[in-house]
Amino acid sequence: MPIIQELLRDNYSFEQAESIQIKYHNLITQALKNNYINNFELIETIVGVDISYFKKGNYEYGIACAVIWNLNQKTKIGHYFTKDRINFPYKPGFLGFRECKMLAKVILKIPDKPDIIMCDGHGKIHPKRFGEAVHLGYALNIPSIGIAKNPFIGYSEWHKIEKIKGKKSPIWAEDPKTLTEKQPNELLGYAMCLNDGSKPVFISEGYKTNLDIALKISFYTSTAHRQPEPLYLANFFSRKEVNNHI
DNA sequence: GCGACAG
DNA sequence: ATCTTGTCGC
Repeated sequence: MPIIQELLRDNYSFEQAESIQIKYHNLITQALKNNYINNFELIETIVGVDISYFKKGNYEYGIACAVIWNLNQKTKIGHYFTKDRINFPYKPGFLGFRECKMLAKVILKIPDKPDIIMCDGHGKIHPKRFGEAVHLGYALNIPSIGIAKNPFIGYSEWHKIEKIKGKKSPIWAEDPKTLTEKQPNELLGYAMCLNDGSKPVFISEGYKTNLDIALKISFYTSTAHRQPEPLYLANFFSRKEVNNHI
């Protein structure tokens, strides 16, 4: 499947952006799930992506970093940067339209296509089930997962999680307290602690992945920080690159 | 209607 | 996200 340019433009109105989220979410719902990643053992390389921002004159710019990570060796293989002007304003629910254009650009610099994208933002935990991780994975046709540092929608007892690596709590679309046993609910993701002593992060599936895979990858790429190492490093390098640039 | 709201 | 002073803990 080719790259979907419609998902990589950043000059939509909020109304147009929302209808695109609905359109592609509907397509995901209709899609066959037999080409999803469902075997953790087959994942070799992960790319963690993040953007740091700065202002110059009246304009806002971002520097994106993509960190390539080998899952088995637990090592960084390399990293890439790209710089661009930011056009789309920040608005909760529309982060993908602000960041995916540049994130796609930096990912396409990687010589060997990574098996999975790790995003600093939500995936399915989104009003239209189309958070940045879903958005980016769909645009590039690469499986993806979302790992955010703050909650967005949904109900969970994340504040009760012990700060012990692996401890987790589900995030539901509806408040379980207001539902009876047999009423349906939707599991959006999990809040999980990835390092002893750290606050939890908010993990959800992106594109062509399931929640189980998202949790396993998050767990096994975490070593010394609150976030998985590929995201921690992408944030560290992009921040450093901004500081060097000014 | 009002406030909250990923990065 | 970014800016930014003081403060707490390892």
